[in-house]
Amino acid sequence: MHDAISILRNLGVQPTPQRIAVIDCVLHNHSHPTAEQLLKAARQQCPTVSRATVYNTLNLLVAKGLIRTQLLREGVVVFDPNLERHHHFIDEETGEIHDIPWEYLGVSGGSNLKDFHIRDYQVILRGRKKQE
Amino acid sequence: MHDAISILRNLGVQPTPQRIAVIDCVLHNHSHPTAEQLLKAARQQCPTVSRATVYNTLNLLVAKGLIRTQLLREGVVVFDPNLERHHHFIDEETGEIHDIPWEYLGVSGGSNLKDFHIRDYQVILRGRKKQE
DNA sequence: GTTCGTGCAAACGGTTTGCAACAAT
DNA sequence: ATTGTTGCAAACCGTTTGCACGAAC
Repeated sequence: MHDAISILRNLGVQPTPQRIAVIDCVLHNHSHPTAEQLLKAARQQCPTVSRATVYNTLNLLVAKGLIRTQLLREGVVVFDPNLERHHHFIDEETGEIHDIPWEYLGVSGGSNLKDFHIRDYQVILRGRKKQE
Repeated sequence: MHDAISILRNLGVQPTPQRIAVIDCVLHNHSHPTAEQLLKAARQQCPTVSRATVYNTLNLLVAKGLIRTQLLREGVVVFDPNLERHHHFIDEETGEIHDIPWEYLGVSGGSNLKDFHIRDYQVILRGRKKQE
């Protein structure tokens, strides 16, 4: 049910090697990759993938709600296979983006926003990741 | 000290009509405009402004810390003259972006993020603005 | 043989850069 | 004369679209 072939069948499109490669890459990549990075990764698995197919497949997955795009880098769309609510930390030196579990942070004060109907929210943190 | 001419003198560049128009427009615009919107607005005041001058002037202001860019819309840079810490609400129907005062929201749980040195953060809310 | 999917290349929109003309000193 | 600034056009980058070829049914 979770493998690329089943996913593609469920979407009603043919499980071609190109699409399987794109799906394998994006579903297991939690580093918030760009389309270009996913093209490069997918070509390791299936060298004949074209840019158009990468974009088509990613946009299909987004439209069907299997992945999300996130506003985390200027001028590029980054893709996120993590559908659970979570926050993000952006390392200002490396540009790396880390998921922060939802329970780690609490946001209060929504009652101050009577004029707004809030459907969703997230915290975006910036700074440096400490070396461990 | 706050007028466009003084600002440009302080930046060490000549206060040309084109730059004055761009600065007037961006400093008084709290609707998170794009460069294209600012070009249009600046041309009302100085019809001979070119796109290049808009981008040059905006980038100069960003480099000097007089305005900021924000990651709030896909594929476009939006500019924000509000240098105080604040949060943002994005109306998912209209695309309008509203500033939320810093004190309206509280974020707790930073102690859960021992691996990160947090320099800044903000909450991004999404939903619909209620008609008043 | 009709449909679906592909890779390629061209087009597109936002941004940056190169450059020749021009204004300021 | 030298320097700084301009508008225009071309280049650029990420993304989308058009299209003819090829594979699947």
